[in-house]
Amino acid sequence: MHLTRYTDYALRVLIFLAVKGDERATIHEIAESFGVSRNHLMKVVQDLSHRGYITTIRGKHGGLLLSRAPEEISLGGLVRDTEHELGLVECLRDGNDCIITPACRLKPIFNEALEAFLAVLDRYTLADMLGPRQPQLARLMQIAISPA
Amino acid sequence: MHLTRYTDYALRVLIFLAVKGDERATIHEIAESFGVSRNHLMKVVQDLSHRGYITTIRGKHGGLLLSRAPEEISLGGLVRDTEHELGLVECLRDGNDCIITPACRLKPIFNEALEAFLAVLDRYTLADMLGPRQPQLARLMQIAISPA
DNA sequence: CGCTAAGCAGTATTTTATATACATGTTAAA
DNA sequence: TTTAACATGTATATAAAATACTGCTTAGCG
Ligand code: SF4
Ligand code: SF4
Repeated sequence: MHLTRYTDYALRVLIFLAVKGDERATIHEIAESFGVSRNHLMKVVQDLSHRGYITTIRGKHGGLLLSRAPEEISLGGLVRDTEHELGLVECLRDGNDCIITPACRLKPIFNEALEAFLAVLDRYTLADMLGPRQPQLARLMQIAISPA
Repeated sequence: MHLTRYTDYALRVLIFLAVKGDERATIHEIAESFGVSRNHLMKVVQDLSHRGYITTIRGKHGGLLLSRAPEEISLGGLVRDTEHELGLVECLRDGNDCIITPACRLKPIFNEALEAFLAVLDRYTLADMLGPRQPQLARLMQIAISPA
């Protein structure tokens, strides 16, 4: 059972932007910092932009900014938004041909478990990712802390 | 976020055996019934056997039997046993090189969510898969109900 | 005793999902 | 009008999972 990197990258972008605060960050910069594919990250960013998590600014000196306060960004919501395929087993996905589907009691149980999983994430926001460790995060991400 | 078919197949095998009750079932028979790979199922079966869920009998007229009562088989335990990779994100798996790992607060949160997920499954057993729908399951699996 | 039907074990291939790369376009500041 | 950024679509590569293949072992039956 894995979350996709796509979802984790979305979280990394949000953490990066939260640490950067008011300053714009570029996709290039974030990709470099984490050592991941710039192109892939660009898709994540577009998704986050379309869903209203971040604001993108084109053109020279463009970049990205959070469009909501970190306290307003729920982890559960983000995972629901970015982890496209939350169907844990075959019968919850397209093209199911498990023969016992009509009588199987597992399906609702897995859904219940998934809800419990997401409910935990719903209790946290992006703000919880920062806290006292924000300076350490900034250092790890090689963000020069702006004198604000 | 997916469970592997491997895990789901393990559940299907256990359900099949539970419905069959005292009668032996062969891997061939189960694979046919679900329309899945006999070879893959064989690996699942061996795993279940090594872990003490089922008893295998070789030779002519051999087959499989549950080695514990359905009430004794916890879904949570089974998923922990068969879903080998429960590391949801990169930093929980081998070969992690996410740079913010030392300061990231997501890791414990994902673990907490995973625990909540499994805790739900821990509340159910194989016996809960049967109940009043057992005859329907038997029909769907094309098990001739033994007059027993 | 030897045939046959079952599970056992290891390896190789195929398929699928995911991630990455590439190519080209658009925007806006300098 | 150049340049640094995001936007979009497609193609390729990688990795995980599922499936297939090959040969072996066990045990009942005649
Ligand atoms: S119906 Fe039951 S056995 Fe079939 S795929 Fe869904 S959960 Fe698995
Ligand atoms: S450390 Fe945080 S960002 Fe990095 S892989 Fe783990 S959860 Fe994701």
